Amino acid sequence: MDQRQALGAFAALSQETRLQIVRLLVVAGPEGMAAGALAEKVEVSPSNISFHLKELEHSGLIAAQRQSRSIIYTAHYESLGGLVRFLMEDCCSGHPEICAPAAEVAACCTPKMEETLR
Amino acid sequence: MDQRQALGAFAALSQETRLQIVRLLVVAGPEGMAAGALAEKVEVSPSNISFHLKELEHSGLIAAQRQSRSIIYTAHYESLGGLVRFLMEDCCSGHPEICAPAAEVAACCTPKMEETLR
DNA sequence: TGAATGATTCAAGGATGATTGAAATATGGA
DNA sequence: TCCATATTTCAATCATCCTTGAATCATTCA
Repeated sequence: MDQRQALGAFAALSQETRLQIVRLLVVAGPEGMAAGALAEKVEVSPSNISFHLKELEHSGLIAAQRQSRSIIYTAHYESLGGLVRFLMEDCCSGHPEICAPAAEVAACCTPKMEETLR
Repeated sequence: MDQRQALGAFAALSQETRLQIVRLLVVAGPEGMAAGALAEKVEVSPSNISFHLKELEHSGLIAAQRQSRSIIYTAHYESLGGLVRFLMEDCCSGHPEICAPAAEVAACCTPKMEETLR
């Protein structure tokens, strides 16, 4: 993830509806969610969710694939991980004060680290 | 860092000039940089840098303090760390696929983790 | 006080982003 | 083929953000 992509990702996540969409898709996992289901959850019009989904897709944070009549959207884990990495490494130069809290979170969710730290 | 603050932080970082400012201030450390020095580095007008600095200050990512004639800006490490944490924990629900790359970065910059992982 | 320096504020503009509803596209089933 | 479903596209409007230059404020020093 380079600076250009990071700028686009930050812009994409700076809008409430879009942030909600990403959170829902991360929780939904690899199966993803259909545009209509997202629209219902987020409580916006089909037209509106389509606009924001296209915006997110263009930023690379989510991906789309047609499945019968529905279009299924999934979170693009690599990009999200890349954004976290960019923020810690490229933007913040790996400053311990900034990355320390991230290490705590990482320790709680990555199995390998649980072993070494607990 | 709650969602409202995160949205503001993402918006603040989605602009090239502002992202550059944050990067410069993180590298500058606790001593920070004066508005004029930042304007020179980033190559924008005093008026323009002032606009973006105010935007960043309002988002909580940087702080300002007058020192004689200059106004010194510093990166607010807590907020930046909070943003990384929000992205990993609140937004991405601690998904290993997303947090794993962050763990690598964290391992490289936090002294305690270097011992346990190398 | 008066001049110089460093920075902010203000107003005007142009550009970009968000929302809305109507129309269009694509798929699946009767 | 015809209809219903799922979603996107389009055009118009409104709001927000970015940029620019001139004017203003705060500080230091002669």
